[in-house]
Amino acid sequence: MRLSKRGEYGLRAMITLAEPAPKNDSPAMMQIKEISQREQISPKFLEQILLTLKNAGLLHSKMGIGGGYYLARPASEITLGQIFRVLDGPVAPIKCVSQMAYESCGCPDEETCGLRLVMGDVRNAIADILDHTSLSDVMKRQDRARKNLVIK
Amino acid sequence: MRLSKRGEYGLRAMITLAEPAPKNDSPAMMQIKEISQREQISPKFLEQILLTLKNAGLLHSKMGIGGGYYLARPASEITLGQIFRVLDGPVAPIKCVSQMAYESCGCPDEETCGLRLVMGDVRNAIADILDHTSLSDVMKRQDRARKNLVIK
DNA sequence: ATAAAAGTATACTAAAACTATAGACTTTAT
DNA sequence: ATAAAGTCTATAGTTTTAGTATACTTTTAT
Repeated sequence: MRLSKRGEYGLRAMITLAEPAPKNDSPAMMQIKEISQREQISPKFLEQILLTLKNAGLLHSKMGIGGGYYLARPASEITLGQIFRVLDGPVAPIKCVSQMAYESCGCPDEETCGLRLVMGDVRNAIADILDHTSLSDVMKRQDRARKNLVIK
Repeated sequence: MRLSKRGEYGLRAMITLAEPAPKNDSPAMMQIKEISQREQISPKFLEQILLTLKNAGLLHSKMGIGGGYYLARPASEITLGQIFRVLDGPVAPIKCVSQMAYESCGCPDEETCGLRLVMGDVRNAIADILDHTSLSDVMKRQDRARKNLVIK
């Protein structure tokens, strides 16, 4: 059940972009180079990923000197599920339970196929988390985790 | 988050083997050929998969005429999680949240990494389902689904 | 106007993983 | 002895992944 590097890097980049700029509170505009250094990602590979995310409408960009990428919508309106699906495709472990990209898996009777019933649960469990976690939820969890560390 | 063919076929085969033989109620001993025909799987590929499952201790086999494979333990004591891990490896979407095969994912601080926190939830959700669903649970769900169809 | 910064777009490649096939060997019931 | 079954290992073909390379285009500071 592995997340691809493409998916991992894309999620990391989006989370990085959701972190407010140090001075003002608006979401940061950042350059590929900056993100790639911070997250240790090959800049050219990251470029592709950000472009894909841009074409999917999750990022906007500004060209030229002083340009960069920034979130297309507020962090609270972008979910990890949206990002994941753009980069790694459907969430479902098996095609016959996919909402996005259903395809028969060839079992004699889908309605009573035990594997399908269980994998449907798995799909729903994953989608529940990913579709109900926005980038701003991730920010909140990070903050909470940081505070816990301080208290300890 | 795709299940590999190897994993899919292995799970299907185990579910098939958990179905009680038509006459008596003990778990069936079945031959590769029989399973491969019923589930439409290349017999040679299935052979490898069953062998892997056997070496992992989930199946036993009998060689020679009248031989075949059968479950190593009662269906209630074999979970889908066990089968999955043998064939497809760890359940975790990202190495740094794996219980089986932990490895650092290289983020500066794992304790406060937002991606890691969320993916930990995903891992737990998947593992919860797979580790708490035994082959006999699958049988029960199939039966229930069949009854529902009849009622309709 | 122009040069430099930055994004856009495709094509390509090396390596790994996945799916499947082949063939020689071992065991067992009859 | 032999045929039916599983065992084991190698390998071939395909697909996916991760990353590079290259050649644009757009924007903006000067």
